Amino acid sequence: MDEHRHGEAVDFVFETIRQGILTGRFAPGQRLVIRDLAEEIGYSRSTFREAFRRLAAEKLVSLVPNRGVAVQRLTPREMADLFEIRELLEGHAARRAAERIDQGDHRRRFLAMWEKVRRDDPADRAAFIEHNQLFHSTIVELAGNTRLPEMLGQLQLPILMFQWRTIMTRRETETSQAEHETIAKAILEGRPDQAESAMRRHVQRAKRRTFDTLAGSPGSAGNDAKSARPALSTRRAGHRPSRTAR
Amino acid sequence: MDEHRHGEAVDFVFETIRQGILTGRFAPGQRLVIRDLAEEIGYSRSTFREAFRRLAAEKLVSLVPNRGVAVQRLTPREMADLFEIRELLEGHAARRAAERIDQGDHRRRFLAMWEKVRRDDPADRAAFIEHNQLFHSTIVELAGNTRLPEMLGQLQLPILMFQWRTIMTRRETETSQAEHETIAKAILEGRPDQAESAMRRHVQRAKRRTFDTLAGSPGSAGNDAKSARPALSTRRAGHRPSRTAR
DNA sequence: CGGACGTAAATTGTCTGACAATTTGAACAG
DNA sequence: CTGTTCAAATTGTCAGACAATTTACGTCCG
Repeated sequence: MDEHRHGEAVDFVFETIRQGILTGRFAPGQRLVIRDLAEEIGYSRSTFREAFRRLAAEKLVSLVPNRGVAVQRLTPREMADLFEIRELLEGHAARRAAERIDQGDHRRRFLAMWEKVRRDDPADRAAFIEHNQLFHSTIVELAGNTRLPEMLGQLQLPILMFQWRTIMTRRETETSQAEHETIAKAILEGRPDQAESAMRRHVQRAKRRTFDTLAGSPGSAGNDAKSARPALSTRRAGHRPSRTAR
Repeated sequence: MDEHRHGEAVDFVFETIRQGILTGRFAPGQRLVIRDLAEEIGYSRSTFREAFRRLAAEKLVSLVPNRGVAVQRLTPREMADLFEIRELLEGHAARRAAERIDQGDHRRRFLAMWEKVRRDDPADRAAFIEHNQLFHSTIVELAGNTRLPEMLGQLQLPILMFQWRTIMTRRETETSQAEHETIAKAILEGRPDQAESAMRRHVQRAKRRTFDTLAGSPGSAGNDAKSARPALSTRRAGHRPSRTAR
């Protein structure tokens, strides 16, 4: 199952760790010990070091010299900054998508996506997450800028890192759905200004919701002064506990 | 002189290669053979591989499995996309800087920068480049978003990769200087809308100038169809020529 | 002469094991 | 308790080995 072509080991490890972070298997702040991971997953330390260099460049982990690697942990301030940029970029994407809706097969593609997404059961969590992803990525693609998808990818992932535990209430998914409808309408009608401002409001609301959830949860809120530092502690005992349970 | 603390080798190599790319020692499309560079600069292949992983993540080089590393080469389309994002981000930065000019020591810092930059001799090339950098980075810092400086850093560098050969005429530096004045004024007067639109026009002009220069130069323009592919050729002869002349 | 083909060389990608530098944990002393 | 000392764990770097893969080049055939 772990058979890969020559030259793809680093990519496989990169993707494995990345998934581990996004799914919550590795928690923010958790230290990642290379030798143990190499042993567990089955690639050499060199391979892991290369993968970690890339993960660090994409801000998914922090890599401090002589202290190793830990899953990146964001302060509320940094989260707010990420949302600010995301609002800007996605707002722009919505504007461009509206401007270009009648080029090529854009309208067809957008409608195909929208048909899948529009009538969702607000109770079906998994479908909502997947469709939400599809909705946003389609708009970003239709904006026609080659770099926008990658940039937003790098912005959204650390945010999801916090949100994977966020439980949206039914009322919130309904609100979100309604906002999607406003955005979709503006794009299909080719109204850039409306599309941009609707998208910006949508992202602002997501930001507020995230911070509200964060403030209400016990583990993550209120820790600005002290707990921002000790990201690289959490040492294991002497011999060899299971650490992260496979 | 190449003495570094334990744990900084990769960073040193990263910075060395990066400088080599930005100063033009390594040309876009040029292949970088790890074994030779390791021998020449004096670190092991493992160290170089890690450095290249990071360089690839920051889009300064391309890293194709089993074909190695080459300095990143941008199509005109990709350049335009970069300028589009830069316009958006820097425009936003100017807006935020204007909004926040009366917070903390912002006005003092901005004026300190502006005093250095305002009365420049349009003929002094080196001073212009340095001051231009200072002008833009100061505004981005005053915007107060922690991620904005890094993101713009990653956007500007590949652009400079093309511009290092761009020679600005005296008339162009004067125009640029005048635009800086408009932006500075809007920021100091705390007018976000004016600051943003002035900055956007400034970036648009830089984009146009870059493309004009590109179209006029023999080496880089007009090559969309064929020369976009053979980025990884340029093989050296059998034994060992100097390759890139130290 | 030109192109398909095959072989040899060069290069890449990965792994292993070694070692020094550095940090960390814990025992110890005051 | 607080600071010091020491041993263990971990990191960072390196050299060398090897298979996989690409690339260069010479050969053969039309």
